[in-house]
Amino acid sequence: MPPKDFISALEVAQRAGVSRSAVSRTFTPGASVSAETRKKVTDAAEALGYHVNELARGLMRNQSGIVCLIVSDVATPYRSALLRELTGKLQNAGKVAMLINTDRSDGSVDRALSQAIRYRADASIILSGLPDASIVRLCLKNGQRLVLINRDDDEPGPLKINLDDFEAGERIVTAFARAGCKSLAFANSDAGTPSLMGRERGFVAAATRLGLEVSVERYGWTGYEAGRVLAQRFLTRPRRPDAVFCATDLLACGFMDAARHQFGISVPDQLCIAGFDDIEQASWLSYGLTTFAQPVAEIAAKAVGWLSIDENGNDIGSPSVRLTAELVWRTSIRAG
Amino acid sequence: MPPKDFISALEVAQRAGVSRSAVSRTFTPGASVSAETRKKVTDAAEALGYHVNELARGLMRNQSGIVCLIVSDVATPYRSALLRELTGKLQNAGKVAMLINTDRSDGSVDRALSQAIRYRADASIILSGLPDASIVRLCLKNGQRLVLINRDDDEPGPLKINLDDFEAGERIVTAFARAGCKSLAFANSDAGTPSLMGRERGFVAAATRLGLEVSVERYGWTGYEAGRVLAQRFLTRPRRPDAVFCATDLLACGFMDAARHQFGISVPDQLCIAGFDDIEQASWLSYGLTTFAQPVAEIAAKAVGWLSIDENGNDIGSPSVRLTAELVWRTSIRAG
DNA sequence: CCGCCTTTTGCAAGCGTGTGCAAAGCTTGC
DNA sequence: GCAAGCTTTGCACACGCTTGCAAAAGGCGG
Repeated sequence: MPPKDFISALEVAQRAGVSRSAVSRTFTPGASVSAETRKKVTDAAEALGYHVNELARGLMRNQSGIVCLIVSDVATPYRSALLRELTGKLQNAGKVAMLINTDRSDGSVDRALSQAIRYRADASIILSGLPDASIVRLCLKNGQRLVLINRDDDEPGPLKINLDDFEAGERIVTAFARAGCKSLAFANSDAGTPSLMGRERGFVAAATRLGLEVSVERYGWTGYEAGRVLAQRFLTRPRRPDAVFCATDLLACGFMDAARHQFGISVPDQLCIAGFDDIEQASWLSYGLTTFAQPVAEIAAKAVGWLSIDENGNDIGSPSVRLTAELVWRTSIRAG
Repeated sequence: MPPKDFISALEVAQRAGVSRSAVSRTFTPGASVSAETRKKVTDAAEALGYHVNELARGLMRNQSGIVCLIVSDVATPYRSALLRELTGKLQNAGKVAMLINTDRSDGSVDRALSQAIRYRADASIILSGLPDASIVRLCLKNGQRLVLINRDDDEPGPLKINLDDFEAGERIVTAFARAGCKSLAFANSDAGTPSLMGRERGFVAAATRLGLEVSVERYGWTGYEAGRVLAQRFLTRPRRPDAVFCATDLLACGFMDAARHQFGISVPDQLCIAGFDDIEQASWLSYGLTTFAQPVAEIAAKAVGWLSIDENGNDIGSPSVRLTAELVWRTSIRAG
């Protein structure tokens, strides 16, 4: 198969009987073409099956319309939901999403960003991990926008989108207290990301402020299996907690399943559980998990919106957006 | 922010004191450069923060290293798992994934493919929907590889990866029969894709062959909510089925939850349930769903492998791969 | 009909890279 | 020491597109 068969603007121009620039202008929004030539061109293009070569266009303009999404654990419910929102909104904004998977190894994010540079991406949106400061500066120097979602970093330049994790941790304590819970637990992963730690700190702070017993366990990554292990740890203690806040819905599902099916504990009668993320499974009948909803649509809107503003503009500073996670009440916490 | 700051090969060449071609060759695998010049070049590149412009490279070679993944409902467990495998394997193969979201509207896939052409993608992998024959031909004519996963199409050219859906439908009938079930049900969505219909046909065929009562319902898309609705339909009948095969794990989860929590039916004692996909939730304690596993890793391997073979080769025909979905036994079907 | 202004058109110069070709440098065998 | 062979290097062109610039065309009032 000879990859020479692509139709170029020149061929369209010849068939349409116009100059090559006319073809170019026809496909460039805002360029000056008469209705008549435009029609001739589009007809010829249609007939020949012409498609603008974005590579060449990007080469000229020095930006490609590509936005890189840098993410690990794509198959996770929360991540994939965010991905859905981001890709959708990017498409609406006329951008195209390049998906780069990272693992937890060092330099993984840096390699992803370097790929973003090679493809002259307009922007990169980082959902997991944290890049090295030097490559961040390189991106910014080349006019590449950067968005960090749920990861804190002091490096100025990127847009930082975060939630009120600390306050959420505080709020769920009052919910537990109102349900009459006395012995609180926080089930965390030991990933140690700022958002997870923020929830933990807020939770512990509010609990001690109210004089409630509180203890913390951290284990593994934020998945279902880790939730089961954490349940094992908490529920085999001599004195069991009667309320547990899981840093993540996946942890909460694992925790709840272990509590019910391995320990025969009834939720919420003997144990109240709350999670964070509001993944789809949280609303399934088997769980009915009371949880904080990640405002994924809003996050995506902020991220994509920020890519469009001030397109040819000056330094716009280092903005930072803070969204609030609303508590969604279901049935895993007793009524007050 | 002036987007003019990108370092070009020329600048690297000047700093390294070599010709620009030397720089080019240094970053082109298999080109002839002495170790000495290579070192000079890489040092200079490192110091300057040079990154090859893949746009320009793609323009020359007329292929970009980009592979488009065309998919709807990314946030669905099975889809996102497949996506994880595909992106991972693509990266290992030195390709880069471009994610294009489609909706169910007409022409959505065609628009995606046209974008693939504009970016001179090496290949497109289609996970949902079916493209128009004319644009398929256009892709193929331009040397763009095409992979169709779980969608049947007679158009020659693309690689088609399918499962033994029909046989799976048959096999689960024998499992139900061995469990002593007499009245069989198939819960399908009315999406009507070939894979879903294949499972249905196999199921019905085997059931009637064994002289077992069998009935089919179709509703909505293949999601959790549809499963609940289908349960409603089947379980309010005067004569309830004692075994149901759901076309999808999500349907099965919804079905099982409704059966247990709304109808107080015990699974598997009063009702055996099986699903298809083996999403992560199928293994969760609350479900323990017996189901057919989509061989996602194998699917991705076949798809990506096919992109690499015969890179500069001739017409390779219209190959087709058929994989088998293994039945994963859990606890939603009674022991034989 | 002419001068003036606005819109449209064509020309040509790039954008950053890969690569064929020929010259130059180096190695090897006799 | 020299011819023959191989490796390395530089030159220059091509890839398909955008866009500034100037020429051409069209509109309009006097």
